Amino acid sequence: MPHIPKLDNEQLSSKAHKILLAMLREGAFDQSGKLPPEEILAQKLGISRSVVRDVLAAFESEGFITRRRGIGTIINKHVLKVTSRLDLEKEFLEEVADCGYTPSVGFVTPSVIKADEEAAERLEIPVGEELIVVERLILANGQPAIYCIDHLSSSLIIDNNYSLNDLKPPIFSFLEQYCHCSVQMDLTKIAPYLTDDHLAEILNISQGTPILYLDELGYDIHQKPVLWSKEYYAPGIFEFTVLRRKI
Amino acid sequence: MPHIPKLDNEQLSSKAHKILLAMLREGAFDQSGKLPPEEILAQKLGISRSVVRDVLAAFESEGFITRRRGIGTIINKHVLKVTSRLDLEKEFLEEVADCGYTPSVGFVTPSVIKADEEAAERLEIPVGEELIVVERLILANGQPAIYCIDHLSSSLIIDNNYSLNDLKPPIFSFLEQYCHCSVQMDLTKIAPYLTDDHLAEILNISQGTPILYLDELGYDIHQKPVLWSKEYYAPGIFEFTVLRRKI
DNA sequence: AAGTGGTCTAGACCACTTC
DNA sequence: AAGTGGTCTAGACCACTTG
Repeated sequence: MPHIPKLDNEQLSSKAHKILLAMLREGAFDQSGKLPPEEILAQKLGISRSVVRDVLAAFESEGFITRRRGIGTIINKHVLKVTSRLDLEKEFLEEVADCGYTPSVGFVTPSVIKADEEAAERLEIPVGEELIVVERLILANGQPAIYCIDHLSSSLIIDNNYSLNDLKPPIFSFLEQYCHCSVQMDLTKIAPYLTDDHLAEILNISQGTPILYLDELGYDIHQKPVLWSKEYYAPGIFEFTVLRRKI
Repeated sequence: MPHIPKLDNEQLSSKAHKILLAMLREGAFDQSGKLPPEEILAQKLGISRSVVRDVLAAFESEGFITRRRGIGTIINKHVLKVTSRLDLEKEFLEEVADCGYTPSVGFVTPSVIKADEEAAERLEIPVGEELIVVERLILANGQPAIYCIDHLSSSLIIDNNYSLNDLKPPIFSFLEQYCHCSVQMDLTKIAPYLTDDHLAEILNISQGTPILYLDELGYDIHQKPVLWSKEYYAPGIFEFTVLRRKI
């Protein structure tokens, strides 16, 4: 069994989480394919079994391990290996980088419009309300990868002291800084899409190519939809993997 | 606050889970949008706070609630509302039914072939090994909805006492009964697909229609890939929603 | 029979949010 | 200050898997 370091006193569970996750990723337990028993982990880490179980519960909910009574804590090596999971939120630039490309931004075009019926319905605001719309092109190794259109209601803005430049970083920063709200969860609808003229030009692909379209609605802690994004992904750059589990 | 029943002695946490989930689904807490405090839930249900917390942790990992220190346990009503989530495994017939259609089976065509390079690589078996392949068409309200091609290695079969008829029910049943293994988790790759001649005929749609293609690899508890499925979804029948969270 | 994770209790104290 | 969920302990017993 590999060496497991003892922890000092500072957020025991968080430290245990980091240490064990790092060890999982490094393949420290590859030989057995299992984590040591909870009792042993508790001893080695110098914490109680409950804390160990909390940490393992977190890993399990992320799909990294499976626990079975009488068997042990099995490491889901195939899940650990996946770099890009659709069921986990990631910022575009991070996503591009994690997939092995150099990320950059092609263009960012903010504008202000009135909400049409669709936008009003999705964002639960009145038709005609002022919307901030940001069109954005993300590049991977200099090639167009993601074309994204963010929509957020102007009424969310608490601090009006912003410029259009503040819309250039990831939209989540803007939401936090000027709207004092954050997207804690989002529901994304996936659909296939036949590339049209406009998109073909933006993504530099042939018209008629089938691509993935994601319709993403982000909610804050109060269950209010605060960000609606339409995203078009150029083909051949990402793999879209989802971990599916029985509940 | 709504009435919360007290439990007798029989799998306390499991009963608490069922009761609270039913109440969540019925909208018993819609007025506040929150669950009562953990301490109160523990009292009302007649169980300790730890058990309550275990149940809430399960709900949280399914995305149904969000817990915030100092605020409370927020109910994610938009998540509870979603009938079909791609990040949760469901059998085809159940999926069709949950989306409001009457499910039926168009055809089931089992066959035995030798593994080609792709199948061998995905299922981690030698090229040329015997494979059971089942082609299946699922109907929704009598219309073609899902065309699925299951692949599993013959070497998994422990009990050879089966007939082709045993391949007609969901393939998971066959795996459990004759291979003594079950898919505990799967990784699914999503891609857009341009309907070709063959698929157009099967799904009764126009050639050139963009549809969703899912490449699903199911693993057993030993991390062995046991089931590889290719699935083609007719357009306009399902919505593919994924809950995305930060971890 | 031995070893594993699962359930459960009773309590203490901490960190964050709201008033 | 009061109320919320988060962390943590120390222990008991149960249910399942394996030899």
